[in-house]
Amino acid sequence: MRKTMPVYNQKALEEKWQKKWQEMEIYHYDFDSDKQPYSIDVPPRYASGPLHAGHAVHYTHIDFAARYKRMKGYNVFFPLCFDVNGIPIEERVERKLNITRKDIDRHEFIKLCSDFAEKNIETMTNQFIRLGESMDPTIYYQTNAEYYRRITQISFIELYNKGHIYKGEFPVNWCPRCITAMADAEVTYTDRTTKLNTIKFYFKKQPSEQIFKYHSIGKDKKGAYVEIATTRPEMLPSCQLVAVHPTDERAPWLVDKILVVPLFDKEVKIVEDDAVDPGFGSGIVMVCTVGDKEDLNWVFKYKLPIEMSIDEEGCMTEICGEYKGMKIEDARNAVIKDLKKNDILIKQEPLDQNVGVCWRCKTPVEFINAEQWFLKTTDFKKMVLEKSDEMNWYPEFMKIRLEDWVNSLEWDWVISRQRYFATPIPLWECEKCNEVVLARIPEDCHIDPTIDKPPVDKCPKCGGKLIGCEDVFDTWMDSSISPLFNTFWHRDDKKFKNLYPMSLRPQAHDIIRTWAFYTILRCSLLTKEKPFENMMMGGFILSEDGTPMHASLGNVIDPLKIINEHGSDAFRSYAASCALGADSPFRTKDVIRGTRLLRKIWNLQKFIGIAIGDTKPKDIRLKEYDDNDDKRILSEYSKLVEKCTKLMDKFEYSKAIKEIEYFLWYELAPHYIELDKSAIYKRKDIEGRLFTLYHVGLGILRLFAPFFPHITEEIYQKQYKQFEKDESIHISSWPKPIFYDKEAVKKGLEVKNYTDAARSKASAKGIPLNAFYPSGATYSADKAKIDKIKPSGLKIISTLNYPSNHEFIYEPDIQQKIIAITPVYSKIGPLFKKESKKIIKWIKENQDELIKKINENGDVYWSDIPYTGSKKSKGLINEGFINVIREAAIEGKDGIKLEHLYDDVYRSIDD
RNA sequence: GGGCUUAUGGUCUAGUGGUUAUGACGUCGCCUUCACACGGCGGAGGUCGCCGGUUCAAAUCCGGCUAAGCCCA
Repeated sequence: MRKTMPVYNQKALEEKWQKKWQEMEIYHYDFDSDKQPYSIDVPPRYASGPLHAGHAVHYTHIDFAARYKRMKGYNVFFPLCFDVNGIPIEERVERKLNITRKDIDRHEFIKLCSDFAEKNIETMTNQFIRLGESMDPTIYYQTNAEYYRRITQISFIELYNKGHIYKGEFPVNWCPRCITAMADAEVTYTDRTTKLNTIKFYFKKQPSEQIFKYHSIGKDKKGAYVEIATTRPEMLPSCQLVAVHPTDERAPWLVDKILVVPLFDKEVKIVEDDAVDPGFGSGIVMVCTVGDKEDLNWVFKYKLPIEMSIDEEGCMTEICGEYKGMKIEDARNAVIKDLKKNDILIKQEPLDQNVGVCWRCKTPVEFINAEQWFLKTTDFKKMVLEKSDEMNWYPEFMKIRLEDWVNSLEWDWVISRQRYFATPIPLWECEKCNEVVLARIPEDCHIDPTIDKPPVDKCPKCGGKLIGCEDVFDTWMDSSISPLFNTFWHRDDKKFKNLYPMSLRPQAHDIIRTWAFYTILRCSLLTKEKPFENMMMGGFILSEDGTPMHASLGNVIDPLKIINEHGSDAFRSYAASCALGADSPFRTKDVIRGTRLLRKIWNLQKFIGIAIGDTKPKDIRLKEYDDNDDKRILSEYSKLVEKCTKLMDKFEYSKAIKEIEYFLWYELAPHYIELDKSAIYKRKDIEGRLFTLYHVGLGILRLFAPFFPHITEEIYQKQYKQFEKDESIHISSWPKPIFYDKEAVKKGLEVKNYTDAARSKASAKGIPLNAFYPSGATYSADKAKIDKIKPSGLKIISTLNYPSNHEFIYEPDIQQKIIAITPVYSKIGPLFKKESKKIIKWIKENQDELIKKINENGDVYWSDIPYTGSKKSKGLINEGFINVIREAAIEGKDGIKLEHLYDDVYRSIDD
């Protein structure tokens, strides 16, 4: 027998393998291989900060998929990649240095952002390694690199040439802090409490006296007025209209009357509109250009002039008179002060409202009328829905979220941003006639029109001067072509055909409306084909207290801290327990449970290693082999492999690992190994056993490999590799079922039930399990049971520590007393429907009579039971309508000393 | 306000129509067993969120309500 494996040290073996795998280069995508590719469109991790435990779980799930597919024989394309454009990084840099981007030179600022991102990339690359992720650094990309940005630019130019891009003047969502336009998808909503101000709007002409009987209409020494409630009094200068609901009792008196906007002396008309909420405020609203989305709808409906009271930097404009130049908040306070001073403010009440804010800096979003570049989206709703239908969604219900989003779209996508750290928009415009000159494909891309010269000297139309576009792209313009970048679109046709559409898009469900939607839209427009075969939607990882993990909430968990303490494989065990698409709270105790599972794997494999020794067990002919316990465990193992493979194919990792774990901990370890132990130690008749141990041992190690790459590699290398050809377990093949014998499973189950029952009985009596148990024989009146366990007799004797002459005896004379008759609901129910209740009740209440009849005749019939009509039967026991519960009776058998009465040890056999 | 998801012992969780509801963590009791005491055996602990419906039969299907999460308005 050879030496055992060294002392278990998870931390040391993880470090060792993380280093070795990089040297071994086993995770590389092989461009020359004939194997079928499995390409994963990995979410390029955003480089604004290190990974938290939530990200770590997502990437670990993707790694499960990659490792599983690798073992299934695919050429796995699993790039290491980062997303490095956009506002969030700019915002972090601005905050860190306490500057705004306008304070320093444009290109100097870009450099600062780039340096900041590079540091995070370094940190995260190390985090990925420590997590045991098998990403391939040879197909690395980052979205701010020229090689990537040129694909972004090419894709834009192609869409432009197809006529899908236009420049338009349109009120857009605008963040006054970031000083940029943003798409609807970038606006998030937050609850806050603000003040609802009720203000007097005086009538221009004195109205009829009758009007004063209505609420919210009054008069004072300055004249008659209506009360209007608003949260944004600073918007008064852009007030265009006042509206009242058509069914409002005041409407007939108010419509078409003219009001004077307080402080600004502007005249506005009253209209009726059913979008007014009669229950809000006074039921009379002012419409401004543009305070919120509802205002915007009115702008279009009534063709209102777009007079903006707020400028791009969040300051009041010309039309605001003395408030001009003030910040929004300051202007609001000043206006309120002046309203109070003039006795125009009636009251102020607190109001809970839900405001749209910039998703990154949380500044309330304004609407700004500006020239922007748009990509048509509303024209392609149907196409996106069709493409989404062509893909498999896991879980399926996530598709509904995309569909709801697409169906609710009303605006095209604003793709231009007034920022610096992003991909430049590759075009020039004529100063005079606005003619657009695009960069040429491919020779100009990548270009920066703020630095580089246009392909022609002057405007081809009017000869005017060409000005480089200073706007840049929305970050999603970069990330939504990741499938095109990954598959060598516009660079290598052969590779593109081989890799596109990609096999898998894994992502989190919160960015379905952005990343998933934009990617499907753009890739489909450019290639006419869907970008992926499969969508795998991850859920959220919540903090231990159940709140979602967000840097801004300060509840993030550092995965490296967990790994340093418990190990990467243990962390991955937690990740595996998270069901796909479900929001799961992070629990340290689940990680600790993982460490226990790993130790169990280690110890069990150590035992197998000792048993096997230095020679590979010989193959046996299973069909002729007669050891039932070996055949059973091989059958159970084969069943496990089949089940797991199906679950892994559906990305159901939490279910798969549960199955493997159960098999290891509750079938293999306590039962099969315990039965075999003494034979192994005695090295007697062990060929079949070693064969079984070897195949099942290596097999479950492979099943565990995608989940626990480190410990499985260590064990593989230490005790299996000498007999196997594969250099690493991670490039060995996923197990296949090897044997199945239904009879063996049945018999084996009987043995398991017998030993389990005997062991728990001994334990209940306080007898240690290794103590001698002086039982002379096991008796049963059930021949079938004895026949099933007798072949395993020797193993049972040794594992339960019986005397070596313990016998298993069929004893028909043991008196078996029927103690109960139980109805089988699933049989009686469908047959008798409404009568079932009465019949079942009768069976329960007339046990003695039924038992008596069964003792006399061996069975009972429907004719013995009331309410059953004229149903015929061949016996209710015979046909399974009732079950008979028996108990062995000792009384009648004085002559035999019954040390182990089987039917007492284990009673309910479920065949 | 709308869409999607979820609600199961103290905590987390399995369970797509069949009556004794799964497992883990915790807790209590027993057992040092030659791979593993970071192990094993056992106990206690649940009106399966609430109300109604369908059905012979509902944790499970349907409707309503409540609460939470995500996304949107």
